[in-house]
Amino acid sequence: MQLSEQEILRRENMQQLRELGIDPYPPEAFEVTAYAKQVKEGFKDGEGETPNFQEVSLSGRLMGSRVMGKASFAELQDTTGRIQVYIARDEICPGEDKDLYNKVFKKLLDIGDFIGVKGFAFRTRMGEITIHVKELTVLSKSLKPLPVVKRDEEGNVYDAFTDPEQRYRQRYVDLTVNPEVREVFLKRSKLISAMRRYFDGQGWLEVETPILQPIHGGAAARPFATHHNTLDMPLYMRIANELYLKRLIVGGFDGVYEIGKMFRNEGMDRTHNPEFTSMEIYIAYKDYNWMMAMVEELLEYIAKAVTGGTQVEYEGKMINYAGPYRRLSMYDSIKEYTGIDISEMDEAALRQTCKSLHIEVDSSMGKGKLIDEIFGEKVEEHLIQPTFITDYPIEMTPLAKKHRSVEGLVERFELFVNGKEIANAYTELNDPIDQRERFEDQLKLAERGDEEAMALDEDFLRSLEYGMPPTSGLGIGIDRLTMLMTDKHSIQEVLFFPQMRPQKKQEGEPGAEPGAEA
RNA sequence: GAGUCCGUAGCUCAGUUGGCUAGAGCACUUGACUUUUAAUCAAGGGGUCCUGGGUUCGAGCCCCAGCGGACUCACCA
Repeated sequence: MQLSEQEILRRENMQQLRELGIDPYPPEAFEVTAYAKQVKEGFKDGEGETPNFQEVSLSGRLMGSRVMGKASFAELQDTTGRIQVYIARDEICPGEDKDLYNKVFKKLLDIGDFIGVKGFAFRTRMGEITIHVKELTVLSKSLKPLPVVKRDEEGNVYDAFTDPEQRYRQRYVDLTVNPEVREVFLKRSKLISAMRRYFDGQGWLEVETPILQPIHGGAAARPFATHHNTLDMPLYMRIANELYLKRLIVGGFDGVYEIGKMFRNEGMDRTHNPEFTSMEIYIAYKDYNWMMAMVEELLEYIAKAVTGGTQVEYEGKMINYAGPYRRLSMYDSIKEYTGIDISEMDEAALRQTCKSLHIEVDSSMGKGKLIDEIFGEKVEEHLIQPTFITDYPIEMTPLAKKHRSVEGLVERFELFVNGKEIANAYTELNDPIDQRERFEDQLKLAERGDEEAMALDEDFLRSLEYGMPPTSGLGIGIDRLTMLMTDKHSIQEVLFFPQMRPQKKQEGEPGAEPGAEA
């Protein structure tokens, strides 16, 4: 592998450290007693106050230094942020031997190296809270130069590390030099933990169900197929976990939820990654009306936990997550945005309506799909504030219970925010006879050419025959919800490691894969 | 999958109608400097111009193909 000039220099610096008796990768733990943010926010040196943080120990990456002869300022970046450190030659080298300053600090340390410092906090003439270093320890040498992103006092960024490909492929670099990226993932983590906390507080049980499934049920999507050698059978990466969670309701749990990865072998773009995180929850003895109220409470709780408030800006629009949200039936929403009442139309009339609205259709589309097309084309984009769309045509929803009062509809809602679906819920179908018929209708759609039609799962039907209590279920796309809560407009920005094409191997560099050097 | 744009130093980017040895800032090296902060000052090193063909006296630039990426559109969450 061809090393750059700077990589060679860093290796030489590492060697010289060894020659000075300094292990560039010491095994000992380094005791940390304070963090950058903590010191910067908590330091007191006002009138009549005794300064605190007078004996602290911090560690982190060296992210820049300003050497002025016998004294220097450097930037130390730990997990909480950056703090300035002051290093004076005669402080860290009290004796005759000035090597630690003149050689180690000035020559052999590089940007990106992990160091530990012990000293005391003070305020410089310029007013910056700084650690006055008494002891300096090398903790880990960095052999590859990091991009150096500079910021001036107005917050302007120079030489930003912004290339999306490099940022996603080398997320560790992105996280090191772009502090705002780290914030997004902290929020993602807060979002998931808030959700979990909310569910656990209700007494619902977090469960795990199979990722490798013999039948890819519960949703309409193309799966990843794999093969189990010992059983010599095909297995599919799950596209949904719905049918397994319902089996657990059959088995007697009143509330179960799972937060986990789903896998769909479909296109990739700024809202789709082949694997994505979804939360599904099923609560016995509830219906979709109850579930809407729960979602309102949940999202308000999450918004507060993640952003501190219920108003969250997205793409310049202020989204209000405080409930209650507007509730609108699918037919009413279409009437509102097109002026057309489709509630009494048959398939031919719907097809004609699509034509008049300039919506492309094909012969494989049934009644439900046609309605979905109209909705997707004419309504979705208008649903900016959180809005529940309720009561979907039965054809497109084979796992939901028939509507209690309107023929041809099911008890389903989707929650739309900023024109995008972020939650989907039903009053679950628990009538095993009806469920079998619905699966059979799906098979007919499949024969007609609908590639997304759902497969029939005999074991699931068997479980329903034993009896499932009335139940409401809900699914939420965690990645998309994270996008909304962090004002990020592509899914890659909320996934640490979004799926990428394989990296082109460099010539003479068979170990281009990460980790191959180790 | 379709369209548009892009690929030059470790990073961010210039590079004219094709014309001398391919440039800048940061980073790096050497030197000066004991409260600086995008530190400053002086000097210096660093390039497979994505890859492979082609046109040409001559290609970073033009043509063809490929690889990789970004954006927009279509489908799934």
